[in-house]
Amino acid sequence: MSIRVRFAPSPTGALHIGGIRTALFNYLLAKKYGGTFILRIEDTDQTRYVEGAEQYIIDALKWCGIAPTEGVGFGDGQYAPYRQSDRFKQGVYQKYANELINKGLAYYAFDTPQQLEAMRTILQSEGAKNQSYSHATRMRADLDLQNSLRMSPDEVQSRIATGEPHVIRLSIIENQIVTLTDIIRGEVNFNTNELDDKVLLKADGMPTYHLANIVDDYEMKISHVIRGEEWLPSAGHHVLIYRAFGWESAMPQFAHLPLILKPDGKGKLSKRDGAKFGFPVFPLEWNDPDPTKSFDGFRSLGFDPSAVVNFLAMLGWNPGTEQEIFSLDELAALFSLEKIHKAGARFDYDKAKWFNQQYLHATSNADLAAQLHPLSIERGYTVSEEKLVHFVGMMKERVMFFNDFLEKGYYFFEDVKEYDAPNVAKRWKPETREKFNDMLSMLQTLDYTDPLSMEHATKEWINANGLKMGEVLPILRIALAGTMQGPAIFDMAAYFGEVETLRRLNRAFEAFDNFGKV
RNA sequence: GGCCCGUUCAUCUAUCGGUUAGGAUUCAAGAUUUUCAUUCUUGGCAGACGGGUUCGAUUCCCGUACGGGCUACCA
Repeated sequence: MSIRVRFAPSPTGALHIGGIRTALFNYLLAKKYGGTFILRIEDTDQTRYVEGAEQYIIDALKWCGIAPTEGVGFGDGQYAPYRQSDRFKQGVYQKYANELINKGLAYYAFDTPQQLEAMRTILQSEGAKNQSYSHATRMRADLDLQNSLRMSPDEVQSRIATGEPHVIRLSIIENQIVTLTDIIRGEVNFNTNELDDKVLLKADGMPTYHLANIVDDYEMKISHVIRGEEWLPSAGHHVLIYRAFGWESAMPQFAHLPLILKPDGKGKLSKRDGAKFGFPVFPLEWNDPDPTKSFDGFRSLGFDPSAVVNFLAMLGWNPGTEQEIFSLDELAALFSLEKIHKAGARFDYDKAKWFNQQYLHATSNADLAAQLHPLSIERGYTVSEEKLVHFVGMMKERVMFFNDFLEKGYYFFEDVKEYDAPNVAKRWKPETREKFNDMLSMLQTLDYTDPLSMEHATKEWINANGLKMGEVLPILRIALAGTMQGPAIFDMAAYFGEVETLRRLNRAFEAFDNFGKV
């Protein structure tokens, strides 16, 4: 049997990383077995449609390197269209809903929202276990539900003919056990008495998730449904819908993924948690006309997409070895649904950062320099790629994100903006000032292609002049970089060369002299 | 409330009845770097609880507790 999977998000806003992980697991299964991975857009709720969300989903999957083999934005395959609103226009869902009506497995319901509310109020006052539209309630005369089961065929026809708003509900049979075998969780049982008569077709004619999802999975010959655990409670309904259509033998296998939880474990990760906890929960940035609705993504923060994917893959799955760093190909080769964890996994931003650092360190200096070059030009720096390789070599171990290179290392390309005054003040004394002038002339005698010999010579000079390392070296560092942090002093000097190094020292010493005079 | 799912260090996890319960992240200490970071070494930290089954349970079963999800004409 060929593997056919789908990722079926709803374009209601930016896709967060939980969605990305679901897509990733689908991708990995398809990739492992040479199967098909479809992107299907489930835009059946017109009230929640968000402009740009579909494109965001497409861009996010591309950025992560887990592009589907076909689907919206990725080319039409055998079973296109892959957007449910387009399929709706073809009459796909109406046809199947009517089929169930004709089989007597679904019925029309004309109840208004107010009438449904009244029903719930009554049931609540009775102390009923649940207040749902179901086998137990749909026929009750005292509830006066407006469904076709309680009407003559003529009345039903006339109500429909006059355009009275109505839905189609699945008629669920009484007191049966429905069993679903989930790849991750094993057997899950539901008693149909607990299941409500789900709406299949809404009053606006659009299908609900339950109908559209199953119809499409069937028509697209999906072999495995890999989705979030939030769908497990309605999986019983889904089995019943397959059964109603007579498709049970073609029913896909299910794998309900554990949820990604908030860092504090209280609830599933949500879109607002990024702002709340101070870390990204989206792959890509989102620029909203309303700036308060805009946010950063892993991409805009400088994460390597491979690191993000690696991190997400390890949230709820691992191959059982002690290896943690995997390429996408390795993940695909090792992946199996059976090894997915049952329990939800908390989002751990520290671990995400660690993964990113691992990827950054593993990227060659030449590659990093090549990526940095256009950005440095953008900033107005005139620096060759060759020079950037040298720069990257010094800074690589000191940055967490790609974006940090030019942020933390800006002083390699322009003058120091601000000197670390407190640390200068501790060491910049009238009695040493003269010595520093001597040092300047000593520094003109050094070989700037050889940092090690420069260091030796300078240290020798320090000793010969009766100074301490701690009095001199930090001054040099701050003069070159402005800060106490950064690469080795003589590596920086070698990068700058003699002329620029001395220029910086002179400029800095002058500034240091003026520190107290403000 | 009802239904469904879950529960190994603070966090992500390994263990498919017999282990000094392993690794990673975070944290702490030390070494290196007279900066910072990297790297290395060391340390601390776990089977929710109560019953069974068994020669033997983290592992299997039941219960309790706790956590999560669902409970819409949203997905």
